[in-house]
Amino acid sequence: MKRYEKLEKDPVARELEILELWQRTDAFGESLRQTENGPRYVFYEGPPTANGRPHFGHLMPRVYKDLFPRYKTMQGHYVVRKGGWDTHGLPVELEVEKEIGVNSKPEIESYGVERFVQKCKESVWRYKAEWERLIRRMGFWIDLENAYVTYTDDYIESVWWELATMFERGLLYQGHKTLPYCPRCGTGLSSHEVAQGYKVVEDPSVFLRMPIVSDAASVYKLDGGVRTSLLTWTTTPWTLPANVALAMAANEAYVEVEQGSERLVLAKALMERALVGDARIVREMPGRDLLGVLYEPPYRLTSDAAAYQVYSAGFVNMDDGTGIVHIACAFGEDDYRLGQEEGLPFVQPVDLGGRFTEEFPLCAGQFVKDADPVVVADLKNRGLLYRSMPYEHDYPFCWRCDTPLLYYAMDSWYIRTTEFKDRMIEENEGISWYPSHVGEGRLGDFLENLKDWALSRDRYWGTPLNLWVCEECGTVSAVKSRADLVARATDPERARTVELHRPYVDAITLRCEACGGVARRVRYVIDTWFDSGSMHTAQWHYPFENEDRFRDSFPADFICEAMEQTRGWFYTLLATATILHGEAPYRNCMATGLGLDENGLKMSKSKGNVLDPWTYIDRFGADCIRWYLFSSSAPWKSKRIGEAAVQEPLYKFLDTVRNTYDFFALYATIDGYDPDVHPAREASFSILDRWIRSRLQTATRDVVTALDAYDVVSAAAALEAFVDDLSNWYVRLSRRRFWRGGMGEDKAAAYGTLREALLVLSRLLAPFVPFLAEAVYQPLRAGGDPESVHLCAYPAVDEDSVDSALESEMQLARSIAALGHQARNQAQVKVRQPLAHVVIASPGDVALRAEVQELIERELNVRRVDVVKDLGAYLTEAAAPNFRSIGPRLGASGPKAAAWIKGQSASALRNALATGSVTVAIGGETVEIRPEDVTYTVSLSEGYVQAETGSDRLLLDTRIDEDLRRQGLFREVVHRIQVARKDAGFDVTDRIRLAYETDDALGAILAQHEEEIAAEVLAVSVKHDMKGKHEYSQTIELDEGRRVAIGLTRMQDA
RNA sequence: GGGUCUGUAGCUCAGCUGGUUAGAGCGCUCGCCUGAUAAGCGGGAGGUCCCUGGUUCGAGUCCAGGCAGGCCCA
Repeated sequence: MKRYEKLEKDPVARELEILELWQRTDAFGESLRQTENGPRYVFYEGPPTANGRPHFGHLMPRVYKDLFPRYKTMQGHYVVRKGGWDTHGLPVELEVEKEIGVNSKPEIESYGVERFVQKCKESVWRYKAEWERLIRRMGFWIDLENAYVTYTDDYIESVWWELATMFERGLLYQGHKTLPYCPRCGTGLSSHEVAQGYKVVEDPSVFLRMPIVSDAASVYKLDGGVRTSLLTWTTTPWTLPANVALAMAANEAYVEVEQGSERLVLAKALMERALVGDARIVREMPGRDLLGVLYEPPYRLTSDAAAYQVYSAGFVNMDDGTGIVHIACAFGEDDYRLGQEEGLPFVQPVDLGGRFTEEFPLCAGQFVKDADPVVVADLKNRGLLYRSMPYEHDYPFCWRCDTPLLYYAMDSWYIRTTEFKDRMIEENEGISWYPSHVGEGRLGDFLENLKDWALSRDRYWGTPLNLWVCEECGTVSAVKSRADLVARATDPERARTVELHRPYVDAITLRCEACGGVARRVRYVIDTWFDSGSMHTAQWHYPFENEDRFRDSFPADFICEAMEQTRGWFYTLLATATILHGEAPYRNCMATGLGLDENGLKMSKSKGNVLDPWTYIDRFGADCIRWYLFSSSAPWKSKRIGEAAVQEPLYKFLDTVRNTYDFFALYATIDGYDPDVHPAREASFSILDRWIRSRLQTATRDVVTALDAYDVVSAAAALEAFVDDLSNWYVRLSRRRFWRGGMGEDKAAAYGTLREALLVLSRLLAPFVPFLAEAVYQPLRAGGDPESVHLCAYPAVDEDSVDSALESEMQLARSIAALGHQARNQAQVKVRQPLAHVVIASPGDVALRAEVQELIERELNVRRVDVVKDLGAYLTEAAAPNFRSIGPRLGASGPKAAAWIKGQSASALRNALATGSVTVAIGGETVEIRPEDVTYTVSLSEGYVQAETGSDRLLLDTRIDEDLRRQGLFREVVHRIQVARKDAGFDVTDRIRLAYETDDALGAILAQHEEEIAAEVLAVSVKHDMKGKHEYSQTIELDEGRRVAIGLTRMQDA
């Protein structure tokens, strides 16, 4: 005989068992093997860095990254899920710096680059085990054994191939990148680091004169023979020696003002704030008129003809200063770009230590910030200083050593991504984004303002930039593979085995193909984002091997990561693929929101509010967290991670599924139910069976439709609705079918239906909550079924089995039941008390078939249900006099008329007055009754109460006659005995001996129903006195002071 | 400063192309039901739908301008 065990109640224990099952049977591996010949569905793993501990936020994209591959696998697709690890980059270096106690490049050099790099390599695996444990425990099926690792020589070789390809196509070039630079540490800082170190400081703010020396090339002409200067402004006086130009806004209004013996030019909008004392406006002109004006700079460090004149620039604003911006290409990003566009000279009188060089003798050797007062004093002496004052603003400092950062134009290699801007925009339009605004807005906007990609980093731990420069002739060439390196190396043997990292690869020199000289590698490594952005190609070590695998898995059908990857991984994948393969590397891209703490703040290390995922996994289980994330709100919405919220799905949804199964298991075991021995016959399906079978189809349709549109919340909502229907309607109303003895046709139909519903449900749930789905599936599966629910086919809708008429009838029945309970509640009549009659008025054309009406009768415990279009028959309309109208007109006759109106039947009177007034004789008087003299009130017929919602109304007949009263009493007693059984701790199936004693009247009623009572409470014998011993006894108090003493004794097992 | 999202009950969120009295879940409270359930059902309390204008017969919904918060980028 088949036994169905109840499921383990503790979700954590249950999930651990399932994990073991999967491991034992290699379920994941099997799911791949069995789909190997199916159509591909390509997924790319965005690689995490394992040098940090995983936190709750990391789970958010991962649940979707698991859901869709599982779903597609069950639909027969072959979904390769190669894991990946991102391993290079500055964050890793910083961790190691902290560990070994250094914090600058010179210190790293003296520590030894080789030792340092080895430390980095170890560091990236620090939390690998943690990550793997988490991924496995959450039921995320991904191939970690064959994960790609960005630091391997194979991966680097593929990246080299990409870079060399770009180089050969002329897409790599050398330029300057302006970045916040720490002169003490000798390194540029990432924006993330800069953000940590802003402080409010006071700097000198100076306004100074740049005398105009020539108007030959401009529309503007000098006038009056007075000294005329352009007024400019800066908060970094030390950059003035590097001045090479001034920039103005072409379309803004500028004025020339006279003040004392001189004239000054500045923006009209800033006049008030910039000038001191009275000034007379001489003339006004747009900025464009001044373009080409030559001026005398404070320090003339170049003789370049392009220098020291006025240019137009879009970044000039009217917020502060004078609207005339001092340009030093070496010390500002905008400045540098303008310099590139206009061909300005690059004046750089400051060394990498932040000290002035001999190029600027006044301050040579001095740290730039210390030079500020020297420069200001010098300008003052020479009469160039118009005004100087302290200025408070935010300025970045090095977060490590507190040195003020300098914006410094550093040598850098770039990828000419701007050349592919239009292609990328076009490709982006072909990608389906979830949500759409990430693609259209966030990334779209970024692409519109695309800049070239600054690729190189002057660091140690990263993919080395594969460019070698000849020491003799300066020829630059790119190495495109290990073989290429060996072929061109001066020491081929060494090149064959050298690790492709600094410092090892730096030692490899090449023979210059142009001149035969010695070529050395540039010192840079590349931006780590290029590593991960290359995974579409490098994960397969393409083009050196796996050509077929690469072709089969490009582009991806689906990727998903956190929102902040938009300009990170989402962009770098798009950029590299568009350049190299001419196509976007993914078709559907989902961005997830942030994990917030209970106060709605972003989780971050610095705030100390990061949540360890294990705190919830170990209490509520993986499925609970998964379902919480799927069902609570759209993927891209930020989620507050609070205990109550995360826990909710456990009892609300998952336990409902478990209990529905447990219900089945309880009775199926009692009855020895076996689907093979007790097949369900379609002809025996009850209305409930047919209904839930139809719901199974519509739920499947809803889930599949939603998932195909990547709409996870709707899919989850459809499943929740189905589980509610199954548990709280199908099972609830079907309970009596399972209680009956034996195994009749109807019972077999009920078992068959419930079993099938649970099996289909387990498959529907499998991608969402893989553990619970498996737990439900395992005990139910038949001999020929797959070993795991995850090896089953995902349900497909069978439209022919949908009975929408029945579904909407049942919908109505459920709302009628709700109304009925409401009416009973209002009338204070318990459901246990049978009532005679309920009337429903529904404007819809839904006619309830007899079987559905029966369900309602049972649910509401009424003898008869009537569905009518019009409730008229149950309403009493009464006519009432309207004294406002009668009083003034009839005076003393009023009361008589009123009495007469009250005496009339409302409908007769309404008919009589339909065409106008009537004249009647009342006690010898003739009185005119007008329509407005009568008001009509509608009231329910005696004994009825009403409940309504929206368009439906329900009337409940609350009159209880003697027969109903007896029925109610009997049911009450049965109920009390059942409660007593439970209190006594008896098992559901225990047979008992029942004894009771009560007054004569009640005794007579009970005697009448004795057989029913015995059947209901599983009594094999009934005694009418309390003599003898009872295992459990109690006195029941009923209404009106009636009492029944009962005694229960269990029968020994036969 | 630019882009973008969000603002609805104590909390978490629904409210489709504008259409009666703004909903659900959790929590609170009163009652019911219970031979599966940590469940279910019903009643109640709880809302200036962030603010201000505008369009419209009608605005939580559309438009404009603010305010607040978040994120990405400067």
